[in-house]
Order: sequence, then structure tokens, then C-alpha cells
Amino acid sequence: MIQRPRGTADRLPDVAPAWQLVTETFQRQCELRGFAPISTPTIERTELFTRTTGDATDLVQKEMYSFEDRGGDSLTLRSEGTAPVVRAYVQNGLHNLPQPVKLYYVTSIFRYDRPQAGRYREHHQIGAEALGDPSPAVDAEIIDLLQATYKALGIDDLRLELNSLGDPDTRAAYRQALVDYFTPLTDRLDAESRERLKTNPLRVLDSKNPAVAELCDDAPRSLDYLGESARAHFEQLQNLLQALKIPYRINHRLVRGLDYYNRTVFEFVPPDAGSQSTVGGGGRYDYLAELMGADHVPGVGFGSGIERVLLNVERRGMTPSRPQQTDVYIAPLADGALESAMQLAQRLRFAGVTVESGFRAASPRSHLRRASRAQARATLLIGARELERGVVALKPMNGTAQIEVALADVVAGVQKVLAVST
RNA sequence: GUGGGCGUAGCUCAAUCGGUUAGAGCGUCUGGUUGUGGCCCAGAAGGCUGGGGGUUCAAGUCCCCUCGCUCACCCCA
Repeated sequence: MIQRPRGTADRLPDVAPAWQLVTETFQRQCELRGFAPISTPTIERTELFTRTTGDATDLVQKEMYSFEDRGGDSLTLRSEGTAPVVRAYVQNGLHNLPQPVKLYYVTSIFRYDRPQAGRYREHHQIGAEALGDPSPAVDAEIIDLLQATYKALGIDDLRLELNSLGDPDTRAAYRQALVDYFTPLTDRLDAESRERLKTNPLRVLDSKNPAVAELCDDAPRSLDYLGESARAHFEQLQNLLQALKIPYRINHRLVRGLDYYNRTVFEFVPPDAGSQSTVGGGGRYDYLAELMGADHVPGVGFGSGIERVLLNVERRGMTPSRPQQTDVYIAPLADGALESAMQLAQRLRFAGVTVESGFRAASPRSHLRRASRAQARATLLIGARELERGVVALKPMNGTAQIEVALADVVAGVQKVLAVST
């Protein structure tokens, strides 16, 4: 049997209510803040990701689903949510709208990686981006949007971690400071960290190796290397978060895995953090547009994994389910009743009644069992006796006596029964 | 890419030291009433024991390979 690709999942009907809860809650919070929906293609030109995400990142080095199309172009399945939205903003001239342009999306993300708890090759993210405004107030609103979404979902115990990476002009100095600090300690770094020290020194701070982590505690901090304007930006953001009563913790080792971030970076992590546990994160990326050859466009945004959000919804003991919604089950008892059954279903649905119709003539027992299992509130039985006289048997499923209704009066009869039987 | 654990029916699991026809519960379908649901009862369908090779008189069980799932590392959401 052909099986689904590794790291992908079939989403069966029983989990649909939980998914809907997450996406609808997010949409609601977005609309409350004037964010509008956007969707971008599943495939993009490979350069969009390689040039913005960064060559030294794991995402680019080993996790992209890239392929050559028939015309010889290299395309890549969306590996990240932000760059495509920025691309769409630039390509469609959205800078002509009032700024900032506030956008949100619900989409799938593809990364070639070994699956494990909370990690998949295809996963789904809710995300938002605010483009065209450098103000820290926009950072605050972005964080507020994500925090409010979690809260509305009953998740109120995530820890918000915050840091500022500064701007490109001060990044070089900070980078050099890290190199200067770690180079004498090279023999105490693991192989991975040594490699990073050469390619992307900031990421040494990311290491979870306890020995390396210990060294990181005394490493130079990015906050000490911020320029005047970046420092003010970070302070202002913190003032706003405090005004909004959104608690946070500054994490000097938070650098995020993608190269395009500057200034604000943040992550939401659960209290009993395992390693695959970041539920959502994001930051500012004022220089991202230029990396793809466009004019300067400041921006800030986040992505949050729906699968991981759901892990936390479940962890909080909430498992949304949808009640069965069938109002009426139609039971054809004789072969000749099938047409009438489907016609009735059509009429009832036109009147807004939820109907399931049996697809073949069978015994009342068999049909009623099905009706029960569908949790129908009423069943219409159509057999030879009814056909002969132009009526149907209308049986409420709550034990009330069954009645006979003329075909012409079925819709009214059903509505009457549904109104009283709850 | 590296390492650990696990693969028996749709699901959750049995199967003695390697022993004869691989079982149960749930679920599904049918019947118990030739036109009346849920509960109950009966029956049926459903298995290449993940796949391949090996050891043995005999393999679900032991060995090797492989595939899949899973957990962890790396990294991310």
C-alpha cells in the first residue's frame, strides 16, 4: 500500500473541531486589530528563501524541499512564512496603502527534517506580519496579538522571552566580540559550536550543550552593543509591554534561527520546556526586503505552529469537540422510496434543515439504528404504505409518538418537531 | 544526518520454554421483530503477525537485513 510521506499527517474529522478552534480564534483576534488575511503560493523561487533566511542556517542548508520544474527553475515548498508575505507586499505595491499593512495567514510549512514529537515535515502555522512601520508600538501589537490568541485559547502559562539583536551596523561589532570571547575557549566548545563560531557566531549562543551554555552565561550580550536608536526602540517596546501587562523575560541567548531578524526577537515557550517546545516566535526584520532586491521595508511578525498550539490546548485539558449536527435522518424502506427520500432531503436542506438520507432500501430497524448513531433528532420513514397514500412517517427520536405527515407538509411538520424536541 | 525503543484485525491489546487452526474487548455489518432506534443477545466480516532472508522437525516468538512508527540529539514552529 502506498503510504503518506514521512513526517506528514492525515487530519481526520475528529480533530477538525480543535483545528477550527485555533484558526477561528486567531482570525477573530486578527480582525479585532485590523489585520487582513493574505495567502501566498505554496511554491516560491528558491532564492527567495536562500537569500533572506541565510546561507548558514540549517533551514537553508538541509531542510528545504527544493526541486527543478520543467522549465529549469529551482522552486521550493514554503519553508518559512515571512519572506513570501514580504515578497507579496513588494510585488503588489502594497506600500501604496496606509502603513503599516497588517496581514495574517494560516498556512502549511515544509521542512525536510527527522520527525519527532511536535515536529513534522509538513506543519501548519498561524502567522501575522505588519509591514511598513518601524515603530516599537507595532512590535508591541504583534506580540499582543499572539499573546491574546493564546489567552483566548485558554493557554496562559507560556513564557514570553525577549531580546534585541540590534541593527546591521552594530551587529558586526557584536559578532566580533563573540568571536573574541569564544576563540580562546575553542577547546571547550563542541564540534557544532566550533563550526558555528566560524559561520554564524550568534548561533553559538543557541547551543543546548550544558558545557557550552555555561560559557554563554558570561559571553558578551547583544543588548550591550545596541546603537542609540535600537536601544530606545527596545526600551520603548518594554514600556509598552508593561503598559499592556504582558509579562516577559529577557533572554540574552535568544537569537532565533533565521538571519533576517534585527532588533526585536521573541519566543513563547511552555513552562516545562522540552526541546521541541517553542510554540511561537518572531521578530523584526527591517532589512529583509532589501535582501530580496527591493527597497527598504520595515516589518515585524511572528509564526506559531498550530500543532504545537494544540499540544498546549490539550495540555490545559481542553479538547474541543463538535456535537453531531444531524437534524433529520430519512429512511427509505422500499426500493420505490429512494426518489422521494432524496427529494425530501433536498427540500428540507433548502429550508435549512440538516439531513442525512439513507442510500438504499432497508429494514426500519437498520435505518433507525443508523439514525440513532447519527444522533438524528427525528427520522422520516418512507415505505410502500406511505408511498401509496402520499405521506411519510415522522418519528421524533426522543420517544415522543410518531406521526404521519402529508408529503406537502413535511417541511413544516419537521420544523414543528425540531422546535419542541431538544 | 546520528542514537535508543517499538511493529500481531480499523482501534486497544493477548498468545506459557520456540509447539499444533494467532485470540479478546471496542468498532463495523447482519440477524434476534417479513415495518420501528438506543440496552441486551447471537452471528459474520476483518490478519502475508510491516517486508525479505536465515536458524530449526517446528518461528508471531530466536538471528540478520530492510521498511515504517516513535522518542531523543541537531534545529526549529
